[in-house]
Amino acid sequence: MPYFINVILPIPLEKLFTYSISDEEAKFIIPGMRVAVPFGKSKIYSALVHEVHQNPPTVYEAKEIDQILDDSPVVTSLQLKHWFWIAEYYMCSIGEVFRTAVPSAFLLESETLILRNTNLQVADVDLLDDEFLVYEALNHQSVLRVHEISAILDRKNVLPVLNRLLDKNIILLKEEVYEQYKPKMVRYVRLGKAHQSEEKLEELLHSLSRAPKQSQVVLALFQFQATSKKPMKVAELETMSNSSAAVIKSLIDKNILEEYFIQTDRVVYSSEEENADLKSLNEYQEQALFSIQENFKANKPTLLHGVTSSGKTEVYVKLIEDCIEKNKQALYLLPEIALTTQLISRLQEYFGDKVAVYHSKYSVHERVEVWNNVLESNPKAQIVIGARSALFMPFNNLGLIIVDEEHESSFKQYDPAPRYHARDAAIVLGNLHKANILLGSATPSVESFYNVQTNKYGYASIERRFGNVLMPDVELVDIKEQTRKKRMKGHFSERLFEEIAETLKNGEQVILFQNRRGYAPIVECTTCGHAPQCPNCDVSLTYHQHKNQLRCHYCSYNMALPLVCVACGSSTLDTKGFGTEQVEQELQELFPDAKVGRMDLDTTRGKYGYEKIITAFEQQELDILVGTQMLTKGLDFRNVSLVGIMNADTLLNFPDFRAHERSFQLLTQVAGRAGRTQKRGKVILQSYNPYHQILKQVSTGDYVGMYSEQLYEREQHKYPPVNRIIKVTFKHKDYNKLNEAAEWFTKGLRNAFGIHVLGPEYPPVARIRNQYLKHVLIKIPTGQPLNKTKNSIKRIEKSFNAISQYASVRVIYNVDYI
DNA sequence: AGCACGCCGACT
DNA sequence: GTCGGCGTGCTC
Repeated sequence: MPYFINVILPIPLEKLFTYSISDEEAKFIIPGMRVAVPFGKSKIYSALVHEVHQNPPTVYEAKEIDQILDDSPVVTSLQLKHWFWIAEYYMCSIGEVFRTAVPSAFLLESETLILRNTNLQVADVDLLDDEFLVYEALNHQSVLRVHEISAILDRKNVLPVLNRLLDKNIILLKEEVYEQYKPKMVRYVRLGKAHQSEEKLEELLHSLSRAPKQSQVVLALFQFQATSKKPMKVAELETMSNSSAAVIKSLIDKNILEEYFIQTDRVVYSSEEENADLKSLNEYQEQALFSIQENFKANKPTLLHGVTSSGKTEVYVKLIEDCIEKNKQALYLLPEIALTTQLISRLQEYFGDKVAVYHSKYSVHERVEVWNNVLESNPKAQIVIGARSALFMPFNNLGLIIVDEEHESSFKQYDPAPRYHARDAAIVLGNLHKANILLGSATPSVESFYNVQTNKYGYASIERRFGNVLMPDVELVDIKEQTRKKRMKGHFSERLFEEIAETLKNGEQVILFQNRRGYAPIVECTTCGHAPQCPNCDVSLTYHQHKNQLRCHYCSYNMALPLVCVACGSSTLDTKGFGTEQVEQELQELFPDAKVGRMDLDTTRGKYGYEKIITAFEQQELDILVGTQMLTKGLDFRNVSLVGIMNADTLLNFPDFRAHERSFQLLTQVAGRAGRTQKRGKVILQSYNPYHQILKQVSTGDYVGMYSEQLYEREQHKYPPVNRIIKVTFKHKDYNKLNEAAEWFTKGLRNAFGIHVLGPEYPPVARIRNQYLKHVLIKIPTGQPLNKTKNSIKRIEKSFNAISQYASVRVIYNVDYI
């Protein structure tokens, strides 16, 4: 009986695919291993084995696999279970989950190589011009790649040419498969066997008397080996003996030195002070810890609600400590943006090299190493800190999951599928492992607090800041009135200006928050009212002063700032609104002596961009830091006593049912950056509408008030947490086709769900990268089975796709849309 | 998702 | 006349 495997391919297809394998292979292959398989006419993919069986497919002949890629499974069965849950719940294919879950180095790529057929002699006359060019190139270079041929012929589609050459037997094609991951090898040297004793060394040095550089190297190496058993890196020897690579190479060539390689970890931690003692918890932290542990005993996910700067991290550390004492793995999830060296180094102080970090700024190679360490339950990765994707690690013994800053919307993946919420997926993962789950936040999401109220989650709180530091004093400033009275200096009210001046005088630092980057979001001609728009998206271009550019924040389109209005030619261009760049500039004018830094997407690009700015601010090289919401997460600056919020209104006026909740969270978090040491911090909150309920709740720290009010609203309008929502997005470049298709689909949804369907509606930005968008929102009452609902939606989609005009309209599901 | 095949406009 | 645009359908 022949053997077959069902595999998961990293592509957005619902189905698993079946390949045939030999008996030998069948003995070896276990689910969770990767195999390379041919797919379609010319592609090779890495696929993940899901099942080995003996049921031959009936309607097609299974292809054979290309090769087996692993000696043992790289994915556990528990992981697969979790991934299937994600695919089902978030309405995407298992292949899409596979693709995002594993380090990209696990997914190999294949590339077509073009070789010359050496068995054949051709007369050049047989060839067309472009065929001849390729033939000529192959005479110089034996192997060519498709893109190289594109370059030679200066056109995109080279396949016809290649096919003709193939027919004429002039070229051969070969599929090259390569694994992206290669272990890092470090080159070491030792003295050759023949030269290791002291007498032999004398002889050797004598023979090298006319090569002083070389004998210097030998001597240095000999001295090192006499005192240390450690191997010697070539690079180290070079610096130590003050010589060059060439000198060492000639010694190796002469067999005086022997080179060898050792596989090395890419990820190394420089732990200066290991295992620092845990600060003892204060009574409030102790109490919180106690109630968390009580809830864990009852197997309840627990919400830790601790005000900003209350010392939640110490409680986490205590729980992690308990977890690793039981020899179990711990996972600590954070929003991407909060993964600063600040927190990581704090945890490394406590746990040394047991801590592994996993997030997108790590290279593909580093990620593979962390993955393997987790898979092997290596103590080096017993604690994993990471952004949402760390959830996909191959844990086999997970004891604790912490989701810090639980309310953060960046835990929900927005763009490529799977559009999963890491907090919710973490709870499912925790249940699979029977692990304890702790959600932490100073401003819990309405969802999580609702789950506490309905007794699904346990609850613990810390209401005092660490060291009994007072909560900052929040002062609301009415900038409408100030503008009327002409008391504003640019975008600074008198109060904010005074406070900044006072703070700087005291040698303390200031944080200013403006949730918009660039200089101004709109450039407008005051003569004709024309504002330059993005050619690809339905948005105005944002003015970035420092490059004197207009940029689109959706598609990165950019152009130089025109000198005159492109519509009417007059030179009366003016800006509307303001972003961080403008705040920075005004500050320079108002406080010429202060050093001002800016932190937003534009200044934190690159692997260390973020760290650089934070370190500069920490070490007080900067007096004032201006930034977007990046400032809010997990940063701890000792010397900041003033926080200014330039304008709270843009947040509050966001057209979304979560706008108020989000404003409360963001403003509270920013305010929390003020006064983290003994002195009480000050927050100046500027707004056109200072009597807004949310702003009042921020200023008094009234979380429960905010929660009850928001819950009431959500109950009235049937939004989460009392209902579930699925957002369906339609996307197409043809405006009319999109409208028709969206209407058709929505009609189907209305038939099934009646009044619980909203839309279709254009989003605020109705076209992005030349694709028009339309949204439909489906509200699903609690109690209505989710599976049935999703199946109905899928059924509607099926008949939708059967209509050929609509098939090209992309349908995107976002379950629990945030 | 890729990537082939297949059918119509604007250029060598 | 071809080249190449993209619309459509399939991949074990």
